[in-house]
Amino acid sequence: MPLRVYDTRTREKRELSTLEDGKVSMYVCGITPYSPSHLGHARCYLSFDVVHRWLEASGYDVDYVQNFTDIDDKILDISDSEGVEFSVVANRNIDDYLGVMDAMNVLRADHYPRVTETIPEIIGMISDLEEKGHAYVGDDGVYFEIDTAPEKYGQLTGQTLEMVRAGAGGRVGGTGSGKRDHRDFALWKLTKPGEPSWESPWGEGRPGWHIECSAMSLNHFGEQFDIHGGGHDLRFPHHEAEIFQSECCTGTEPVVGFWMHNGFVNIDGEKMSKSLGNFWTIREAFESHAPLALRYALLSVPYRNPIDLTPEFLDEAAMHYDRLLDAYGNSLSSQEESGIDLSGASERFSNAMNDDFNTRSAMIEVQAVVSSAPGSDVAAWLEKNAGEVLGLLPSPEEVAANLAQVESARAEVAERVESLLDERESARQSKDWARADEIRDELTSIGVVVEDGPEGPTWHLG
RNA sequence: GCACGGGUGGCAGAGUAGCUAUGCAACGGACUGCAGAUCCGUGGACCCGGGUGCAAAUCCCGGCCCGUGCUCCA
Repeated sequence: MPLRVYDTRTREKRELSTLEDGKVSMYVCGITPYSPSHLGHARCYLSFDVVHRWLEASGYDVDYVQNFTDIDDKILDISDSEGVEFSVVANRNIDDYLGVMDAMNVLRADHYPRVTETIPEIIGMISDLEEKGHAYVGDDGVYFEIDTAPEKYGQLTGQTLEMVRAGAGGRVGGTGSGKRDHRDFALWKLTKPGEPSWESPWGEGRPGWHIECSAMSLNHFGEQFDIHGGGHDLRFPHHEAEIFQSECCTGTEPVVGFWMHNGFVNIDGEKMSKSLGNFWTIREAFESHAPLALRYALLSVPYRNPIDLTPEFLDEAAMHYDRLLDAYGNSLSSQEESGIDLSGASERFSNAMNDDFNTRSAMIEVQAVVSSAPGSDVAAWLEKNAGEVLGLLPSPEEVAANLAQVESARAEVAERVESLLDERESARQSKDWARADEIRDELTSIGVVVEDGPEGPTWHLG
């Protein structure tokens, strides 16, 4: 089954075709580092991490670019209030982002361009747009003029010029004072004294929000590239603005082969937002959930669907994750093959991933293998599919270290447990159930779970 | 208001025309002094109304409801 990818622009799943055989150029809109990363970021970059991993597992050479919008109004607000340079705020939050992504096994992109390091390219692109008559200078900045390319409107959202002209339900306001039309958008903002700014042909200023991605992708990939990803909310205006900028600048279309957008994160059925008080940063989530258990939860819904993170949903994911780790650990320490035919599971796993990266269906296959008998072949299967493709496994070294840690904790209490168990067995022999249960309660209180079986009792640390 | 996406068992969540989804929970059985774990098994769903088809959860039309977007947003 060939790999099919859903494209927001054409609203269909299509077989992936790339500009160059065997290679994929992929650009994903990165964060604006004005605050620590939240669960919405986790969902987005986890989704595209799986895209990245599956493309590579399928034999593609992937060139993955993700930007940092390291200059922006909110960053300036925060740096002002703290009395520090804007770069201090940006760097702090970029470090936080990379740290939490590493913890969740997100592979690094190949390049992380920053707006502040792309200024010459941005200015060059705006100059080209101005020369070609697509941009004009207003009194507070340079704007893209929508009416110079009306046919490009609504490619990702289906909205028409007239609809937005009508005024977005009366909620259009606060547009730049220099705009000719409220649908036009800023390419370059002239800055106020005291703000960070760069020299340009139009005066001291800084880039508008949309132009950076066009400049970076043009700079890195050229006039066209294969996949452009980002959150569902970025379709409009951000990604439609990119289409205007890139295609009007180069005259080549389409700039992007496949537009991919991930669905949003809800908390207990409500949109996650600071105002609702249900806003979780990733680090806050780590306090109650292991990073890879959180990864398990976030990948257990296909990337385009909204995901509702309820406590029950997260707990269920954590349980499955623990089972996966147990099964992997048992299989790793197994010297023999299970003898199970894993080819059906492999095929279904691949088919699921090839169907627009359906991680949900793929993980069902993982769950089936997890509940089968352990063996070295199972370990290899899990390592490849749950590990390399889905990124759900710690390294074999970490797993071995964890097993060793559990083993030593077990050894510490083993002598006492064994003697208590002996005592309990003799109580059970004489049908002194009260005494037997008393001993079991005592063991429970020191964290030992006793399980009676046909071969006598076994125990493990709860 | 307009656009896009969605409405599937107690819960989560796949599935785009015919064949058990799956997991958790529940229930029954085996095993057990009890509990737990394990194994076997069972029931239960396709928002509403029309249409097309031999056949519709799936395609078409209409309606209702929910989510998101509509110039800060992953």
